Amino acid sequence: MSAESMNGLKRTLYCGELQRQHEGQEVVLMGWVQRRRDHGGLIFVDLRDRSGIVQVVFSPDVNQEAFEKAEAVRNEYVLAVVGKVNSRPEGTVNPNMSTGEVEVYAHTLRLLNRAKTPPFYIEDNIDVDENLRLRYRYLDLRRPDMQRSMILRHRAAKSIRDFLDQNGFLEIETPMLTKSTPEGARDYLVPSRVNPGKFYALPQSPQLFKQILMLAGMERYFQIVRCFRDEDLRADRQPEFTQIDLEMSFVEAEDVMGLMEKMIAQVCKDTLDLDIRAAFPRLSYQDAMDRYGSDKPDTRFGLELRDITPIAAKCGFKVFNSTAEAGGQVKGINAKGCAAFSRKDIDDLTAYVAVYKAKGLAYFIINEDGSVKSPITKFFTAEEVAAIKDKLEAKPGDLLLFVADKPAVVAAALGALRVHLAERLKLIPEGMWNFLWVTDFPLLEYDAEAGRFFAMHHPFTSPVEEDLLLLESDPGKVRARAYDMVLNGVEIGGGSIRIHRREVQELMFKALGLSQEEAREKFGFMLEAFEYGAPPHGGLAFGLDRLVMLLAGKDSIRDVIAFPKTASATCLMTQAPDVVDPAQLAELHIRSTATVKKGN
RNA sequence: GGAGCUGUGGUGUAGUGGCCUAACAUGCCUGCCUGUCACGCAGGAGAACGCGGGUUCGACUCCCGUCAGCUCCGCCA
Repeated sequence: MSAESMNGLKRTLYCGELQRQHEGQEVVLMGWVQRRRDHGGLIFVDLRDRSGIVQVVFSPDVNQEAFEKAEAVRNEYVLAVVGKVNSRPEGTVNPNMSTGEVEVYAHTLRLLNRAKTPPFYIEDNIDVDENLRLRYRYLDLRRPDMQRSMILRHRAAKSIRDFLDQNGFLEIETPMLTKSTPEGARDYLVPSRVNPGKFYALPQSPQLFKQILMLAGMERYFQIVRCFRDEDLRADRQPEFTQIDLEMSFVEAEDVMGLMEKMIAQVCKDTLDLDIRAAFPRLSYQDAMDRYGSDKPDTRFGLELRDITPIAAKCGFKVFNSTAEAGGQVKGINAKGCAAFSRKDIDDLTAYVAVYKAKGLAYFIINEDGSVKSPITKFFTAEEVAAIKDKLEAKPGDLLLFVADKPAVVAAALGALRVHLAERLKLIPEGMWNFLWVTDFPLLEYDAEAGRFFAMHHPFTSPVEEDLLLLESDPGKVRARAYDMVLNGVEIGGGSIRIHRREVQELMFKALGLSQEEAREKFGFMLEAFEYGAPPHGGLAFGLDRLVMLLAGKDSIRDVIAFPKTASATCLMTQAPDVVDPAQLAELHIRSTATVKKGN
């Protein structure tokens, strides 16, 4: 049987919509064959479309021709079915299907297309190599779970657009072919054919343009926009990703944060029917680092870091006291009830923190009688042990874990260990949505290797007014008017009040070690623009992929991006990137020197 | 740039030096079956074990390299 045309048939309903109320109706369904069950004299076909699945019955009693055609049907064949909706006979209702009370008695079947046997099942909870899923992404996307994710993503974007529109924001597009901005991520470059030797860069974010739009009097701007960064990938990082980018004029940090809380609450309502408290907790950067060892803390569980540096400084354990003396920190976390961890368990944890440069992991096992078992207790007085136990609120059966190092290493190691333990001990409650703001970031970070300061967010972030004078005398102390939104340990957005005065912007560039000439060359247009009446302004950018990932309960943004790239930034479906015709290169004034490795 | 994990019929796995002329499940093909919904029953086809090299009398199994996917560190203002 060869494929047929729709021949004027119009779909009347979606498969997943069929309910008892449609009983007796003649319907036209179109979709894919989920499964065929051939009982010889009776054939069942589960027909699937985006809305769901419904059972279609082919019987010679209804129509002999349709029945015979149905015998040739296979998985993923594309069908048009015309038939009558019937309630299922007594005892054949399927409570596991949303359409399980009805079925369609088909009198007409049109085979719209055949399909090869797919390389994996089109159903949820498959355990297939990601290689295959990505190579056959169009099949992967047919799975209900992926369709739900795409729908959720659409709803989130729609909710955001509606909210921002209602709040006076204009969606304005900014260029994709733009100028390379130094400092920050690597740019994706696009050669210019008409300007030999010159390159555009794909935007890492529309930062400069949205600020310029504020200068242009647009007042409130937003854009759901693709951004590009040529850096190595992670589960939550893709080379191209989508930002909800926005900017407002004549606002303070509080105005932006307040509005964004409302927007996120609206998105949660519109996508998951979730009511969240629209006044998110605030945490200073310093508190976040002190208590959680992270600037994007997951507050769904405890295991907070405790500082025992003062005790460690005086104790007899050389690793501790020398670290304290050298300006380092000794901090610990209390793994409640983990006293039974084996030597191997602790070795594994030690290896885990070693990745974050921690040189070791000291531990106290709190015995049932309250005494401490540890290879290092001999270096501590009874008072010191008691003080440490007190500081970590140790109870019998607990395991105390300590890292002594530079503050950054202690934070990274214990911050990661904290999350690792919480996952292992299953301390993270389901269904918790811990939104919070991290504020009071330092404006600048000193990079010892480069021997200079770098902007912690970006060079357009405004310093706190009172700290302005410190910019020249003690740059490390300057606070930024910046804020990050964090959800369950994931940074989903960040923003700031921007610099809008030329003198301040020049001071900032100077603090970053940019000469006047360099600043002018790279950001001259920006500095010039500031001179024509720049309003105070600020904004924020959300990572739409990350936000949707969390709303969808996924572990990777690949699962909420229709066509993601692999960890080596390739597309397994299209085989991008690929070599191009030498003629194309010549036209672009590019000579290839790379040796292209051939895959297997 | 670095580390770890994975790689066996279409798919998911088992197989840790000869028992493997590779097993199981599922899918696929054929036949039977008028109430299944992970339909059932019977039969059949289908992999030289990612690729290359080495060790060994002998390698899916050990070693080295390489490719691909994933995770993490660096990187991501």
